[in-house]
Amino acid sequence: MDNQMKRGLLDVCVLAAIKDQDSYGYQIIKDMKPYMALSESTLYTILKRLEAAELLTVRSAEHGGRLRKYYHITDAGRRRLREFKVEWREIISLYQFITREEDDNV
Amino acid sequence: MDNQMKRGLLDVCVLAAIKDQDSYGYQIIKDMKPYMALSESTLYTILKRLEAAELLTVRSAEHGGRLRKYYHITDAGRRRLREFKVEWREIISLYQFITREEDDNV
DNA sequence: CACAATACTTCGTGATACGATGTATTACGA
DNA sequence: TCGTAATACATCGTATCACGAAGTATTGTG
Repeated sequence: MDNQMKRGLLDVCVLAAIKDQDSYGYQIIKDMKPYMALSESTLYTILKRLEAAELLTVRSAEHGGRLRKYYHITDAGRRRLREFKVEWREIISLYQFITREEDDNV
Repeated sequence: MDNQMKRGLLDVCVLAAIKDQDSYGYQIIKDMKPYMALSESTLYTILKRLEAAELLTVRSAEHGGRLRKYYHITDAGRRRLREFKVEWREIISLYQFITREEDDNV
């Protein structure tokens, strides 16, 4: 997918990836892979941004001797996902503007 | 609309705005306003980018003593619009990932 | 012991949207 | 006629951001 196209979707995507159960970096990347590839550096940037915006919380836990950071969506995070559905309507109207056919096939 | 969300759509939007007839900066902004607000500085940046990518050509013309730059979509520009429709499918699948309901309402 | 996979982190860079500001002309009301 | 808004394009600086590169550390696995 186009680099720019991803921008607005990335944050909500990550929120969506943890909305049903807490998850950690590596797992999130795996889960999102079929829909959108993203690098580790990108993901951790996003996670920090979402944490700063209080859309998720972090909890460190040991798993097999290795440290893992589990990310948990907050109420504000869920609200953000609902807001996205509203924004989506604007995107759709924009899509229709872009793909409208007038004298395209004349 | 969310700033980030617009990113990927902006370029194709501008192409879509001139696809049926040549247009100029001020007019493009007016045409797009109902769908997406964008500032002049943003538009001219985009127009230059699209010109560099040869997705449109520019032609200067005088209109009422004032200089106007008319932008004309190229074949490559139309191709870009068609490509967008394909990319859109990926966006839709991403949208479905984001808004999927699992144990959301439990 | 070497090497891949897991897991997280930091740094630097290039792309980009946009506000602010500037220039120049036309149109129009006071 | 004077000022102001609208039209039209341009430039600069800034903040945001995705990402590649590289690094640290641990757990398997051959």
